[in-house]
Amino acid sequence: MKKGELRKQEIQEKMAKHILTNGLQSGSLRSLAQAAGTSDRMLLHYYQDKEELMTEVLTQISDNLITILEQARTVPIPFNQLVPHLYQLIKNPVVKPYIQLWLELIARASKKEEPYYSIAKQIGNSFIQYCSELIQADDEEKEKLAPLTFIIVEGIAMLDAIDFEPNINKALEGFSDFQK
Amino acid sequence: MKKGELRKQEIQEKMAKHILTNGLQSGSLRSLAQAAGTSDRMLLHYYQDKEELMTEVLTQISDNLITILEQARTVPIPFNQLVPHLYQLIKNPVVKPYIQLWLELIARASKKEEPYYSIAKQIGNSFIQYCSELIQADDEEKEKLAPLTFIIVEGIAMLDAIDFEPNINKALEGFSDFQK
DNA sequence: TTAATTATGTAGCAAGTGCTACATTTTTGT
DNA sequence: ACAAAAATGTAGCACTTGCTACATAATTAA
Repeated sequence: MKKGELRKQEIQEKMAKHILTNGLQSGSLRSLAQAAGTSDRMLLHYYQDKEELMTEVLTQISDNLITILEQARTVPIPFNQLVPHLYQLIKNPVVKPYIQLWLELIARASKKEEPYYSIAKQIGNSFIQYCSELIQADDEEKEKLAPLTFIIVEGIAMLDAIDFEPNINKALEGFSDFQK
Repeated sequence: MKKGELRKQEIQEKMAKHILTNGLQSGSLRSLAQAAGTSDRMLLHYYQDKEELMTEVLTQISDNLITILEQARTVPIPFNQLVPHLYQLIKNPVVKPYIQLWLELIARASKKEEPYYSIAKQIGNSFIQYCSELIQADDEEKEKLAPLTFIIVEGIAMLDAIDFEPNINKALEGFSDFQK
């Protein structure tokens, strides 16, 4: 039970990296196996089926993202500064692959496809929680501003996906105009 | 050239309906053919390949959406009223399938996958244009508020995909607080 | 009417999918 | 050292994918 668990962890990390780089679409057992230096046969030895595999891999990816976000944490800042700050964050090359994967996850989750739907909900909650911790405001306000932050950042991520940066910048101008 | 063109149009409409209901994932030639009451063989008779087919079908779907939006048009209203109005619109059962498809489109577009990337850009521009026409403001402000509206509505659509309505409503409260 | 064009059917290929059966080697606990 | 358990290899199945070859029937243009 020693060597096996370790090997599984190794393999899982490589699969997570591969999914993060190449997306859910290239997540067939065979290509995952190749990326992890093993065979599809072995993957189904470590995991009961593909759904279990994806659940564990995506959970790990999600945990990795949380770690990254924790490291990039600042002291709580006002809402109007938080949005541009998070925009910078999701443009960061380290974070960007996660956002791209998030878009894929949402697309599948919107059809209630498992395990994607459950995982997406979990990640969504984590991110709202994260926003909440970063906002400088009282609790009642946080409860409104955290989801609002999440919404705006997600919307920005979508525009970014189709290379609409000029529009994003215009929108951010409009956003800060509004704070007056 | 008479009967053929007509039949193609018929088939294309049925395919559009099918894609709208079942998403891009269920867009194999065989399932599209079945939905259209023909064979994959015939689809490749009318279209050079799958990419051409998808381009035409998605363009048609996009045109249909524009028509629906035009019919739901109001007189220009202020920005802070427009967002809730558009939220109601995307919850409309007629519109919702389009939004769901849009999420799928964005996921593929974010990888620059064709023809999805090009079509997504085109639809994105249409929607920003549509927002712009609905905002009651001067031109300079419109240029900022239209993309901002688009961002917020898209963000809301994503939360909606994972059934986060309570969070959406909280966010909208926060949003209207801000207008003061 | 005849010749050319267009429409449609039937079969199949090569590649990819998740997964399984059956075997053998390797590791582990005793 | 030995038996139980875990790891790994090799083949394959049944299915889906986009697409093609080869044929025949229907329509259109002359």
